[in-house]
Amino acid sequence: MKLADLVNHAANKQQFQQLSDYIDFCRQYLAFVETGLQARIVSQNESYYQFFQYGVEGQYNISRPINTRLFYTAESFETMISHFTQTFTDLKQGQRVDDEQRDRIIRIIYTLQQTIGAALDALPAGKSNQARKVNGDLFERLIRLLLQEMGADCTAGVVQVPVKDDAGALLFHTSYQHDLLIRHAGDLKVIGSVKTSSKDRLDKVFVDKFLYSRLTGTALPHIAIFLNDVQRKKTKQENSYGISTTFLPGHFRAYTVKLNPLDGVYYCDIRPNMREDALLSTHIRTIDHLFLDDLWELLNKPSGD
DNA sequence: AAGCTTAGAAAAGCTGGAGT
DNA sequence: ACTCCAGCTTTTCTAAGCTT
Repeated sequence: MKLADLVNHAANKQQFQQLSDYIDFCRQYLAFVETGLQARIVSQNESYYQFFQYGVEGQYNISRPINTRLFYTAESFETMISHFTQTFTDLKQGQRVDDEQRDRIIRIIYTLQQTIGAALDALPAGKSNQARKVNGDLFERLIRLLLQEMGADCTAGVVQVPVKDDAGALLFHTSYQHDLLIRHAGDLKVIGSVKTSSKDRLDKVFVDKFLYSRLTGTALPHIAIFLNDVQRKKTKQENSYGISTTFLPGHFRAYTVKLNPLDGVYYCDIRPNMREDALLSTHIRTIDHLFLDDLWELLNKPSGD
């Protein structure tokens, strides 16, 4: 497929309805990358990140940073994707999975999403915000599809939260739109936020949880799912690029300690400080933990306390 | 102590969708 | 049709840290 076709495909959300749509597109894009790039630019500060540079048909645009430790090549994607679907089947049957399978879950999700993001980076300059919007929406959808694949009842939508006075009388409802609502046996069990990067929007997840419990008098698990936390940054020299992060560790610690800890924060491309820092590492983990360890626990928590 | 580099935080910037 | 909220990357500003 030519670059223009890939870009048009990625920009059209209708094209991504089921998991197989994501897989098909990923396959096409990876095939293109094999031979179709103008250059691969190595990040100056963390060299396992690369930026893809498109040729003239992509206005010589430079993509978002791609973590080469996570991003599959066309060849490895083919073998891994079949293992991946098998892993999901195993999971549903309650079988244990090993570290290799965990690693694969992280890398497949990363590759599926970053092929879309990188393709959208070939859009002409004036449409970069369209790329951001579409990329974010498609990531939300991908995560929901994967959770549904696991058998979870999840949707995006609006939650009506009752606001009561001190005596407990209903004053009014206020509505919140959430990326991810997971139900179990008809009851809402988890509210989730799904974003490609945390930026300053992580604060809102803490506040959402705080307000929810304040308004309803009940605790409902709130989780956050992120693809990565890196962005391109310009360096002093022309045509030289590095990466920088958007995660605010100070805010995270403060909200965790003084407001309320979240019930799960998951990354595909986790940052070193999230593994090393004592406080961060107890709250932030890679995304395989959501599917393999935490999902059923969250769903089976008794609600209302 | 001045000068440079890096990390951290805030602001900018525009699109798309839901609701009224 | 218009407003508001949500989407998210790049740019810009500020603080901290390191070197000579």
